[in-house]
Amino acid sequence: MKTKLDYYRIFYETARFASFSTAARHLYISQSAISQCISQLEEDLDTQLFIRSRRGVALTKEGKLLFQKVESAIQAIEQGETLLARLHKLESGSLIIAAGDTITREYLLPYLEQFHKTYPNIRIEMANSYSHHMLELVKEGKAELAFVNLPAEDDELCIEPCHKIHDVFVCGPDYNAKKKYTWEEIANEPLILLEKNSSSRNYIDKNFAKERITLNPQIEIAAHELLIQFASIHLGVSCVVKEFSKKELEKGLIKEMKLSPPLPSRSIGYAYLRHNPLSFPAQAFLDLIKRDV
Amino acid sequence: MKTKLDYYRIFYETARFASFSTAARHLYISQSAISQCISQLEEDLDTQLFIRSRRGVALTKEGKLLFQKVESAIQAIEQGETLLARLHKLESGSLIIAAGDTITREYLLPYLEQFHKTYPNIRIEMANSYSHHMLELVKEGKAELAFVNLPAEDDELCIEPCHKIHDVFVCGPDYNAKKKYTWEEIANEPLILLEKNSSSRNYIDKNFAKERITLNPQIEIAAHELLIQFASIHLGVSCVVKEFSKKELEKGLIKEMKLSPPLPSRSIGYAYLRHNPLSFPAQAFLDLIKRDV
DNA sequence: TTTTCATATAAGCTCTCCTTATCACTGTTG
DNA sequence: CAACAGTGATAAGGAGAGCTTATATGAAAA
Repeated sequence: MKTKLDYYRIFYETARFASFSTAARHLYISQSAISQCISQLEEDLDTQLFIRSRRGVALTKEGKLLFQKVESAIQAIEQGETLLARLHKLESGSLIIAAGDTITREYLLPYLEQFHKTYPNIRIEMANSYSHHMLELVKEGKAELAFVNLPAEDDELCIEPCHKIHDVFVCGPDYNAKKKYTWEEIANEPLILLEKNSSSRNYIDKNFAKERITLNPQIEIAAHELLIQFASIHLGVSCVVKEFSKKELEKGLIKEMKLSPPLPSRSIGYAYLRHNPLSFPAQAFLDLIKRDV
Repeated sequence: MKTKLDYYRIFYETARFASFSTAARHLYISQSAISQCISQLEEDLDTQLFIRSRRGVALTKEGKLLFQKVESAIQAIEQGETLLARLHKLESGSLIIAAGDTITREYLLPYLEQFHKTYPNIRIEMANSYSHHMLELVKEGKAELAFVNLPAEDDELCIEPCHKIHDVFVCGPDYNAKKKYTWEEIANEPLILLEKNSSSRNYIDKNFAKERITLNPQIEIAAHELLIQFASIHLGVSCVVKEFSKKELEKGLIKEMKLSPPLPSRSIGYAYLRHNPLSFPAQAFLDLIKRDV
């Protein structure tokens, strides 16, 4: 390609208006500019493009052929610009979020709902996987945002906390619970805990390990919601996230056991690639999240 | 569209090379120019297009979407330019020629053959119609060149003679022909002439009319070749174009009758729209014709 | 004729876009 | 480990492409 692309836009408009003067008015430049530009283009392409007459200009045979191509080129560019504008206004686009079941259901759901209501044309996809895999998904570009239990660390990622949560021990309503438990005491209760590969379980284990206590749960399960249900039917004492068990606590299906000192609070956080700018949808979603932080 | 199209070519190349520096080298401009251009483009579109890193750049999500569009735009332009180049080299294109049967067969045929041999990729189409209609076809844009019997006149057309022809009276080989005929004498022979709507017939009639002679042919037919055949079997005296009857005259199927003074010569000519530039194929075809003029 | 509406051309200026030079950073290499 | 080679960003300044205005030219309409 030898010729300036900008000439083609002028060529395009001129052909459409079949007149140098009209095109000039429309493009807010002088007729002279058009005339010079077309002459230049004709010279560059070594081809006469327009037939000049008194009532304007008409494309030559060669001009018509060129016009077809230029037209589709210009339209492609216009499509591109329109697309970006729409993305910008969040009228289209997509967003892939990686998050575990529990976080999705207990924390993200209302945000997802609101986001969809606000930007109905953004396609949201959830990438559900194992807690530790989430960050990988982001690093591989398979998800743009991940919501995970903190702490988590990664050089390539920006990880920010967005929601503080508290792990508490709960039991069924009829459970004969003392007023206050020490860590040793609670460790001796019949425990129902999450499986070892979960980050919540790791967190609890680590904290107890600092006190040189090893937890030996009677039951290990995978889902947070089962912890609550098992506790409520007196299968034992569960360690659950207080914020995720609000409803059941209020209804009295389970009751919180006082632990002294309580487990330190931890956070849910979001992660994204440090060096990649966030897409508009991702930005918008995080804005929603941040309003509540 | 607000943005300079030229930026998009730089964007395109930069995206392809995934590097400002490499693209710069390839485009024979400075790396700085690319950097500025992309910054400008990003500002104009209000969208980050590239993720800068130490080992080059990568398109953002939005950049990728834009790239798809830009790519097809640039390819369209390239197609257009290639197309023109091919037309220019006469590697493609088409040409519609209007000409009557006789002129096509007796005059154009060798040129058509040679043209096709020289430019095998140009599609030639013949528009065959009534002698007077030819010029209309050109004016309507349905044919680009017309070959007609002169004289012919039209403000919109450029009409040039390209082949001189001579009308002669011929008779069968056994016909008892005197040495020399006056116009009155020939008019009294049993004439076989073309039909009245043909320009050849008009030409003969007009010339005789100048001498106040009206021709009353015994037979009127439409095709030039039949004139020869009818004369050769002694149905009468035909008026034919000498140049188109060369073979039969040489073979002695017919013989020329001396007319004194002879009918003035006339020409075949070509016609094209005065204000339209000729397409490359038409130009090339005429060049072939003109070599022999 | 004269007027009017096209495009073409001339001359000059403006401002875009490119250049050079330099910085800042990182990963590589002697 | 320091110097280098490669990345992109930034500053400043200059060249010239591409615009402007003004005028010429030509054909059709009045």
